Amino acid sequence: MKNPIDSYISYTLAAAHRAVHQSLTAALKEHGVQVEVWRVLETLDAEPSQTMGELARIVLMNPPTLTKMVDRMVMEGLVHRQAGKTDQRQVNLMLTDLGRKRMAQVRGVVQSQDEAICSLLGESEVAKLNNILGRLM
Amino acid sequence: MKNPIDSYISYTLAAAHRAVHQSLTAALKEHGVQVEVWRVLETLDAEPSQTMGELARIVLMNPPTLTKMVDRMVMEGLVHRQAGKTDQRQVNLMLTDLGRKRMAQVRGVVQSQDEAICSLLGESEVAKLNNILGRLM
DNA sequence: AGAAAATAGTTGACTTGGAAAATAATTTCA
DNA sequence: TGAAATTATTTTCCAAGTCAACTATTTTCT
Repeated sequence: MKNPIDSYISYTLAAAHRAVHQSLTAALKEHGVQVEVWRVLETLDAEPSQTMGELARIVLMNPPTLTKMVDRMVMEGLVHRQAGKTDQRQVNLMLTDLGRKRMAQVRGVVQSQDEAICSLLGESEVAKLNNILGRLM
Repeated sequence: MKNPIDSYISYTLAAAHRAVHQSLTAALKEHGVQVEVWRVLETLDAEPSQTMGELARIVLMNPPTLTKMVDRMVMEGLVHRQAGKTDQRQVNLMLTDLGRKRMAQVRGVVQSQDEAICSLLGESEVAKLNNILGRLM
């Protein structure tokens, strides 16, 4: 810490994000799952039949990128598409049994990284961090 | 805020990072400069003759990605490479006059986004945020 | 010394990401 | 109603990223 750029919040944020993202990526790689894939699995498990647009917003991806990732997930048999019931333009995604199974296998990995961070920072710092980050959006 | 995944720190961090990164990208786009390009310019201005490896670490990029971005920057006339003096394997990067000029043009853009964030959060929150983020690496 | 290992950076083959255009369905409103 | 505007998603085409292999140079070690 002594370059000019690390006094900028955007940089500190990018650096912390990179560190956390890389460590999560590495942990999930052993199970052959990408971080964003996990987000989709987890989101769909909690609320099935999410549309592509809403999902893209939640999992922090641009729509075209999500479309392509979902193509891959369909090929792997993790999810399947279904035309929207009331609005035919929409596409609803649902987990397959394999998708649910994969999610269950991998959830623990994400949780333990999260717990590691929590115990590193401490309960109150985590709350503070969440509060501050929330205000940046 | 009510999906299962936004209780994870990795997710909140990614979301905040995305928001800040996108807004900075948009602001810099008007000047035809990528966020990472700006980081290189700023870093080299403060300490010239940085090596590729060290620069990659600082600007948060993988070495092959940096090599290609620097190729582009050389084509645009922003920087030039020079073989390392003591260690011939190393490559030292230096700003050209145009590179310095370009940096001066865009620095204000980055600073004003940073100031906007600072005034949004307040002095003490910014300090707290930097402190917490620093502990994640 | 000099062969083997390590290090810095780049290259190449391949995959992924992004902006803008295209497609298809739904709304709006004259 | 039905033409024009809007919305949801995908496609296309090109730019950028990644992993692994490669080159060149320097270190290590016996």
